[in-house]
Amino acid sequence: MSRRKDSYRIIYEVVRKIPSGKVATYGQIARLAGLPGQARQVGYALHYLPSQTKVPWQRVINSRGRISFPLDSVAWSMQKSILESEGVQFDESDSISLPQYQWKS
DNA sequence: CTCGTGACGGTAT
DNA sequence: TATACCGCCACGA
Repeated sequence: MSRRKDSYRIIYEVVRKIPSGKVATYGQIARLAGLPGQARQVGYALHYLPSQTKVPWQRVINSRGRISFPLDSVAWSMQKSILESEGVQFDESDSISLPQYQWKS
């Protein structure tokens, strides 16, 4: 239980640093949170967020530059619309282009 | 304690 | 590009 308190809290802090109009991948967040190779835990941490959170969970996407929800889900369309309202642009494949990542080599 | 699950990622085929 | 595997690990049954 305290395990969740420690690592999840750091994950939330890192996610909150992603500026509006930009996105980051689960893997990038994991590394910045000191949990390299544990991208799944980032997704798990976000899954546990309450609905009225200040953490910008919508700015976290997968390594393929796409939203990690089924294409036909409500969650998917909701995340996409929020990102678009923040200025994030999607291409015809519903993926986000490189320049919009805050951290990318 | 064991097992299945999952908002992931990298590599192989 | 698409699938299949495997590594990763907190959680809950």
